[in-house]
Amino acid sequence: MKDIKHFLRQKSLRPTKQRVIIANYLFDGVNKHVTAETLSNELLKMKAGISLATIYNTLHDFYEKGLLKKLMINSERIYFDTNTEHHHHFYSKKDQKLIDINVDMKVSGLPKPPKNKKINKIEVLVHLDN
Amino acid sequence: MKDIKHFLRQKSLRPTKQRVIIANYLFDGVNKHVTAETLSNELLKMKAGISLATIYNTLHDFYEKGLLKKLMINSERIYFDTNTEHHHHFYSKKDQKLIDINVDMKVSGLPKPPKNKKINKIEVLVHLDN
DNA sequence: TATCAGTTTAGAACGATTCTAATGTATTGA
DNA sequence: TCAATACATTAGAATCGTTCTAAACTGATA
Ligand SMILES: [Mn+2]
Ligand SMILES: [Mn+2]
Ligand SMILES: [Zn+2]
Ligand SMILES: [Zn+2]
Repeated sequence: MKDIKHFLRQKSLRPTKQRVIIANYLFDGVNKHVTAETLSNELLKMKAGISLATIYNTLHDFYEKGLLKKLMINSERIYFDTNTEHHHHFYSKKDQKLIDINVDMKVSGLPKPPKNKKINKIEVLVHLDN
Repeated sequence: MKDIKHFLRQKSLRPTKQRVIIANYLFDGVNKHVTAETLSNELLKMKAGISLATIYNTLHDFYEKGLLKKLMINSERIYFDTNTEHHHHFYSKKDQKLIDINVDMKVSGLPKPPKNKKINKIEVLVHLDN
């Protein structure tokens, strides 16, 4: 609580009531993949009625400060990942769930990128069946 | 023209004027990545004023028949790929462009999938910088 | 404590996609 | 050949996740 406020201030984010609640939930030590909707549902469960606008604002503010990573997995919603290290994912479309792959994976046989283009990062998405 | 009609009939798709125009454009031998919007623009260039509703219907009909693959690259739009073989992509966010990677790539160091889950397919997306 | 920049919020706006229901057309079989 | 009909096209409305707006509120600072 006290240290979450400090943590937010360090990132030049005012520790408002809403941001403290959201940061406490997101950065509790367990990596999470949330959407605005799943986060809103979690907050409602813990009786924190925070408006959707604030949830979107806060996710983007945290993203801007490097506290979250954005994942573009499908065209239906944006996922935010509390694991900001470079890593890969298992994805179950059926469960709409992502699972981190933190081990080192190597992609071999990659062709040269097109002229004047540089590789930024390689993302591996492992689709699960069931 | 004649053989596109035949091609559509083989897939149980009535060769209507609009479907023939769209199929001729998409399956001209050059693999393409289109969105409803980019396809609409191309059709306008060739003076074919086909309604957006028909473009969406046709893309989905072709997808249902296995003539197109759907790519979920970002949360802004759905891409359809005329290359229906399993393959990977370079992606330039700046250009909003996809480039096929058709060579065999291998991903090593992949961990076991979670209990009761089976790997369906592995997708590698190589993000380009500029 | 007063000030004020930054924040929250409800609700409107937006944009990609899907739906609706009226109109049009490819197919077919008499 | 040509109606009958099943399927396709279309404009515009609806939907839904997300962003914007502008008014009310609040944390930081002096
Ligand atoms: Mn989730
Ligand atoms: Mn394209
Ligand atoms: Zn992750
Ligand atoms: Zn492709």
